[in-house]
Amino acid sequence: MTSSPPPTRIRKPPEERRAEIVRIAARIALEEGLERITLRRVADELGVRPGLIGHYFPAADDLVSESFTHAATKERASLLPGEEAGLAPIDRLARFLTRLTDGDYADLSRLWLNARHVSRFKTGLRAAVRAQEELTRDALATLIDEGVRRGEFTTEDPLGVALHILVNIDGLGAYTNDDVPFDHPALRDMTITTAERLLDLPVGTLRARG
Amino acid sequence: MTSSPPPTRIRKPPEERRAEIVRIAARIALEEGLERITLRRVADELGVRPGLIGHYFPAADDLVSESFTHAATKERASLLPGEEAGLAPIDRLARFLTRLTDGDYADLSRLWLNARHVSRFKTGLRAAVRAQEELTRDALATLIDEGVRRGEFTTEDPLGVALHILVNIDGLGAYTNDDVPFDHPALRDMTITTAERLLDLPVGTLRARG
DNA sequence: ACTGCTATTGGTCGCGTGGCCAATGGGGTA
DNA sequence: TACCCCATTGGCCACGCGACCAATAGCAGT
Repeated sequence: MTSSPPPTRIRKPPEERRAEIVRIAARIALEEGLERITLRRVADELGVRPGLIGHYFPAADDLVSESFTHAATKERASLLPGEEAGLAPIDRLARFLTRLTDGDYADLSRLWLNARHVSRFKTGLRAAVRAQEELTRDALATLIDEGVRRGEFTTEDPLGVALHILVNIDGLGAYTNDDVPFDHPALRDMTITTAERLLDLPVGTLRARG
Repeated sequence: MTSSPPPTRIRKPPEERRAEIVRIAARIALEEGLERITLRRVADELGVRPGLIGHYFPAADDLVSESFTHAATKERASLLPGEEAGLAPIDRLARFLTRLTDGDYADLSRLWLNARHVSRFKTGLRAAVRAQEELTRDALATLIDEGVRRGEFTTEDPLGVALHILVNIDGLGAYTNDDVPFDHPALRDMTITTAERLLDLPVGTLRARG
């Protein structure tokens, strides 16, 4: 029998508390799914009472949307950094694709699958997904366009290539919940080889630079 | 005020009733999503009491899995018929891809997206999804292999081509819940042009035969 | 016509959810 | 030091869910 902790009441500035809530909720979304974001659950993890979460998010769905946006934004910044990284487009693309292929981004794929399905029922989340798709699409298209201007890539339709790559990524991501993933060489490097073909790069270039 | 209908109790042979339940549940899954399959909901549509559904499906999750299997099987039979259709492999492939691209198969894409996400939480559904994936994969690979043997297609890796096509289909399917679908020529015919390229078919062949 | 099996009913239970609201008290401000 | 705003609490409500069970009645076989 543990003694109940003293009901210390900690009062925080609203923006700080709000950010804290979103951060926790985003973690839950990534690890366990958007449907696990619950007033009570978030409150428990934060050591506050459920009512407080409701105070900051009178509509629980808004917390879900915002959490998704938060998680997706953070992960995108990590996977697909802008020019500030000081890397050439071809290297940024290589990093992006190899990390996505090899690295442990199963949680991220799961989150996108999750959000894309749940957005069927929640209009707010639907808008958030749409916004994140747009940002990712634009970032990738811009990266490719930049590479073309530098002479690293060759294509007449940077946006088309970006879309093609993203379809491959999302298609492979659809299988992340399989307990025994189907293995085949064609699947393993699909996004990388697709990118190399569409950008007129010698086979192996991207993996070598990743 | 409508008078309550006479409580006529209709007793049906178990297999018939069971089939009826699965059929209704599959329709709900296709139209509104797997999470809308509820003992009460199915009972309402069938004009029976919720307890009866529980009688046939002591674990509600089993009804969900079975409904998915039912819906997926039916749709596959329609989209990807076997040799009994009397069509050449190239024509069967053309029909499959054009129908999937143009036709109204949004419900089916949504169902797969739905099932792939929900299978994260339900082991029974996960197994069902896996089984259906395997059936579809094998059907498509067999179709391609047959086409290769007849000289209609050219590839050294029929299964790899099937996987590639399926990744494209599933990737595009991930966007079915977007309210304003992003439009771009690269997306429009992606599966068809991919198939033509991988099978060494002249551009336009498949669409012409669809 | 009777009987037995079981499909079907009707009701109850506990759980987790989001939403709502009056009371409380922390902490910056006058 | 006293005050007051509002972040925070505690408690409640209605809802929809799956599970469970004893009672009822359709219908096939005798």
